[in-house]
Amino acid sequence: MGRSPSSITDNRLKKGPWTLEEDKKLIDCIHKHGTGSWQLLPKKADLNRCGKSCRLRWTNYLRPDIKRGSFSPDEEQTIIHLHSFHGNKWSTIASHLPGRTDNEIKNFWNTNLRKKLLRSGIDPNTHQPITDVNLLLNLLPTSSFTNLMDPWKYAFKLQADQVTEFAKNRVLQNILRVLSTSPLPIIDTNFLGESLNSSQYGELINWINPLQPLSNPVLPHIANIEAVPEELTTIFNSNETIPEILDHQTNGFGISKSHAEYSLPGLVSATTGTSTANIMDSVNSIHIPNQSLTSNSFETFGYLMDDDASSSLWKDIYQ
DNA sequence: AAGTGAGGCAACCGCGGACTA
DNA sequence: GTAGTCCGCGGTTGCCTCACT
Repeated sequence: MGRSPSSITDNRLKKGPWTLEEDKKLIDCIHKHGTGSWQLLPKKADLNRCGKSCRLRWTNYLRPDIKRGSFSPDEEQTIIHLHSFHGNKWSTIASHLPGRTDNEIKNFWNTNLRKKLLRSGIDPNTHQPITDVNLLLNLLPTSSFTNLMDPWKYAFKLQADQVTEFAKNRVLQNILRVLSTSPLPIIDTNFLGESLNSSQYGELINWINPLQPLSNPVLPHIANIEAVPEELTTIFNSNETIPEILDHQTNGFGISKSHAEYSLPGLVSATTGTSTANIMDSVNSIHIPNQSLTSNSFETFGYLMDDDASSSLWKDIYQ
């Protein structure tokens, strides 16, 4: 029947961080009397706290069986796996991780794992590859959009470290094209700002449409990832050339801005005749550090999208 | 060295279920 | 059947630390 009225109105009770003295009182009391009724515990322990506060302090911090320190890779994987089944049922997930509290797991998810999954192109809610183009665009570094605003300037000022970012963006665009197997995704271009006139916008579209060939093996590499939709895997198991595949799959890439509608043609072939089989051979030449036989899609894709770790790889990919 | 913003984490809030009188 | 109380849970807040400018 809802929350206890006393805990709402009683302003005399202390809130906020616990002192060492309070911790000691709480621990001593629980050692003597056990947890029993949390409502009565503050009186027994001579604490000016509500029972709820005592319970939280004990279960989330003072309990002797709590495991401290950072989460191990195994624990990370377990959390991700369990989250895919149970969603935000933190207490259920915590029950599978001895010594970890629901609060700790929840915080770890929100501050680390969630972002890690997003960076890897995985939707943390569904645990499937992100198909929302707007969301993917939002994941790109802000500087990318700054560069997009002035593609010509950008083209002439490419610095070594920018090449990495450029490569990521280009490949990501290509991924989006391949993934867009159905009705054209509409890109929310509000992020471009109001200053972009139609001429500049046309330039932007031309820039997004690759002038350079897709002559590297990143797409098949991604196709090895188990989380990629079945259609994509099927495509890369075929003997079609990449341009053919993209022409089939993209059939234009709808982008809307104001009242204007733009669409992109399929990727231009510059590696005519390059079959996916050839490309797959090239894939094997890419060395991803620390990739074991047990590496999963998350780790693989995570490596590709990780800013630091994959810098050289992305440069290689684009070159 | 000081200011500032982002990230991490402990603690709080408020809801709903279970239990009881 | 109803109302009061307690407990557990998920969401949110606010403080602290640290990196960056």
